Amino acid sequence: MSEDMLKEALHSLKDTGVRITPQRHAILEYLINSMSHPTADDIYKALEGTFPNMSVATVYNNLRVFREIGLVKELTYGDSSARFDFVTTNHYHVICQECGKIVDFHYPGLDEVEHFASQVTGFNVSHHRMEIYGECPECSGTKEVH
Amino acid sequence: MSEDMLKEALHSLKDTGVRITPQRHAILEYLINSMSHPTADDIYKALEGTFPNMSVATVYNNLRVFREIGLVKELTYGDSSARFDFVTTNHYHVICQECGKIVDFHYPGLDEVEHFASQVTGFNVSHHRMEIYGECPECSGTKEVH
DNA sequence: TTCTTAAATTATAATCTTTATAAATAGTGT
DNA sequence: ACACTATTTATAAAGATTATAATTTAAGAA
Repeated sequence: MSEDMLKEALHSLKDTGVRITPQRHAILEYLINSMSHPTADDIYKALEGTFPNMSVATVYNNLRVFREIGLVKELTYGDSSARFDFVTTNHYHVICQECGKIVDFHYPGLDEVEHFASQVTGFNVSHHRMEIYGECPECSGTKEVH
Repeated sequence: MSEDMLKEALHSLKDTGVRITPQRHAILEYLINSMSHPTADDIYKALEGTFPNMSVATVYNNLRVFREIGLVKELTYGDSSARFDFVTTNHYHVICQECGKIVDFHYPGLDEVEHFASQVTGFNVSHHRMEIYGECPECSGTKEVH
C-alpha cells in the first residue's frame, strides 16, 4: 500500500527529472508512513539517526521540490512552523485548538465554491484550502470532568 | 459607518477590561479603514509617522489582544508574515498567487461542512477557514498578451 | 483633580523558522 | 568508468515573532 505510494512518488521524481537521492527517498518514505503532519524540523530530527550529516537546508529544499511537483502539500496554520502532508486524495483537516491534534476527513463537492469565487472575482482559480477548528473529543472530555 | 465600527470595537475593549491606549485606537482605526489585509509591519510602518516611538512589539501585542477578543482575524498564508483582518461579516478571500492580491467575496452555507466534520471526527467544532487560490484578472491578462 | 496601581509601552535582545551561499559530493546518462 | 550537473552540506544571514526589564500611562478611587 504505502510501498506503492512510495514507488509512484519516486516515479514522479524520475519523470520530472529530479534526481533520486537517499535523502529524498527517506523524506518521502517518512512523509508517507507518518500519519501525522510533520514540520520540517520533525522530519530533520526523525532522520538524523540515519543521516547524521544531513542539513536542515536539505529538508527544506526537498520539501519545496516535492511541493512544486505536487507530491506534498504545505499547510500553514497560525503556529510558528509549516507542516507538510503527503498528497493522497482530497481530504481536509480538523485541528484541535487545545492540543493541536490534526484529524483528516474526506468531504466532496467544495468545487462549487471555486466556481462561485471565480465568477464573482474574475479570478482564474486553481485550488482552495479549508480547515476546521475546534476541540477534539479527548480535550472536550477532560474539561467536562473537573 | 467605519466610525461606528471603531466605536463598537472600542466598546468591546472596555467590556473586556482592556485599556484603550492611543496606540490601540490607531491600530484599530487603521485596520478598519484599510481595505487591504496588512501585516504587522505594514501597520507599524503606517503609524510610525503618528507614533515615532512605537515599538513593533506593541503592534504584535495588540494584534494578539484583538485576536483574543475576536475583533481581528489572523490569516496565515504560505508567505513569510501573517496578515490581519478586521472581523466584519462572514467573508472569504481569493488570493492571487502571482501578485499576492487578496479579494473578498461573500459565500453562505459552509456550515454544513462544520456539521459534517463534527459528526465524523467527534470534534467540538468552533469555526473554519477557507481560501481560494488562483490568478487575478490582471495577472492572467498580462500572461495572455506576450 | 490628584493619587495609586496595575497594565501597557518602549527599547532591546533573543529565539525560531526559513532561505541564501559556496564548496564538496554524488546521481545519471553516455 | 567518466563527465556533467544537480544536490548536499555547513554555515551564515535574513526575517518574523516573542521575551525581558525598565519606564510610562490609563483608569478607577479618594
